[in-house]
Amino acid sequence: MNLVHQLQKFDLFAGADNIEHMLGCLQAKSREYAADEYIVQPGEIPSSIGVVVSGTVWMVRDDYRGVRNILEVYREGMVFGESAVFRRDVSSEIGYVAGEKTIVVFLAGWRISSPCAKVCACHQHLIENLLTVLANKNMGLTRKIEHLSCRTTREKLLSYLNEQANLAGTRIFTIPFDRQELADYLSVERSAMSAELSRMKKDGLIDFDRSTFKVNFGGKHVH
Amino acid sequence: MNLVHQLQKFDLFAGADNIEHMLGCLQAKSREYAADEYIVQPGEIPSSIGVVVSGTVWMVRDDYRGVRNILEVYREGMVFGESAVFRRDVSSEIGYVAGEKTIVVFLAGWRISSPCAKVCACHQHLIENLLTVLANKNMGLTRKIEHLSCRTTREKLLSYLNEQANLAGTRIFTIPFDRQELADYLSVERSAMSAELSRMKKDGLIDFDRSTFKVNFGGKHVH
DNA sequence: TAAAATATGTTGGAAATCCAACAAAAAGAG
DNA sequence: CTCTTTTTGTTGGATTTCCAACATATTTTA
Repeated sequence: MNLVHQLQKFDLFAGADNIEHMLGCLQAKSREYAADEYIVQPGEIPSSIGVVVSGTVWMVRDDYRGVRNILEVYREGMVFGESAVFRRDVSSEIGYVAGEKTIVVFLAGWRISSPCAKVCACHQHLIENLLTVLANKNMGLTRKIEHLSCRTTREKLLSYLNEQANLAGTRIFTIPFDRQELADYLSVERSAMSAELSRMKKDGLIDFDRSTFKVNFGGKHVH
Repeated sequence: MNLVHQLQKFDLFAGADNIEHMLGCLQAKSREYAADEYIVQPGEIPSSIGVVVSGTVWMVRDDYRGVRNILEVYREGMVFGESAVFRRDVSSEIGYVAGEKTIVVFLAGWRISSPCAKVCACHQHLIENLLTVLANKNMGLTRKIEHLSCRTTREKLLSYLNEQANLAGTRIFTIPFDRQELADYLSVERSAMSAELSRMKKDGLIDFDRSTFKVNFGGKHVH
């Protein structure tokens, strides 16, 4: 596993000419996690930002009843935990969990606001890249809010599947969740969701087999 | 109204020594909007990012039935519409609406990724600030997702009111919504929410008069 | 102030979700 | 292959939300 080789594909390091130096500068540390292993325990405040090298990271909040909500999903090249770097993180019982076997690189020593002189040249570039990454993340969060703000399970599913179809660019695609995880992501009950999926299939709206779906509706956006 | 004077209070312009020059450089244009006026029509792709100088801006998505969802709220100093600057905005029928009499400054000509030589010095600073602004925005979105992922109206309300109490630093505080708007924000039905609020008051959990609330529950985080 | 318009609260039936328990199908282990 | 475990689908009753209609309270306008 050549870490540098993998990192240079990511938006965060786009245009970086000396990644190895940067990694040293940022006190980079990589670690591998097993599926379902906590990367950051709920409530724990991460001391550095994480970059997903491979695998999947979930931002989760487990209910007081143990009901899990998957707040967001981070994949290859995405950044998580960066908000802690920018002061007061009033966040609640949020944790980060590996959704599968996952490798994460942690970057500490950001010191973005430090005096100009001390900031090494590569930082500037990285900061611009981080901006793009954050903006994309923002869009992802906003889309998730769109899904959640749908009032019925069917609408939530349509909103989500439509997004996935658009991302894939095809009407046939595979989602990165099993049923329980999809329910956790959409904040609905699994069995009720399964029932709704069946009804939607019967209505000819969608077709599916396990995690592979086919949508039969609208060109771009369906409510 | 001295625009420069107001802008220099914002995080986005923190440490900027020549705001007037920057405004020219960024082709800044300010405009005032009346309450409920569209700033960006649904579906329209904003060509520049907006900074809220005063008032309130809502990111909204109106249902095909006309049911409005307030996806996010932007106040003084906050930035909106920046995602469009970073290429493909797959966004759907999202619009921006003035929640009250509101002044917005639009900044175009970002060209963040442009060749280093062309980027004037002030840009660099601004970019770092934008990073902070985006990270904060991210936190806001995440919190909203936390509210929406609650399964019952009561839990949604507790989650939201708890956040507001924490932000205010007191147990007595005024929320920036009337009932209909709060319902739109939490994606629930207004009258049902009113009923739930009454029940919560009866149960001694909260007290309220119009938009002023008093919460009687836990120190920091309540589910 | 009176009238109109808006905002908030209340109620009951229709619709949707949750929940628990179970059935069926698929995947994994020995 | 068989048995076990996990995942997915189905069903019915309890709970919750939605929805429409209306009552009350507050604000605005004339």
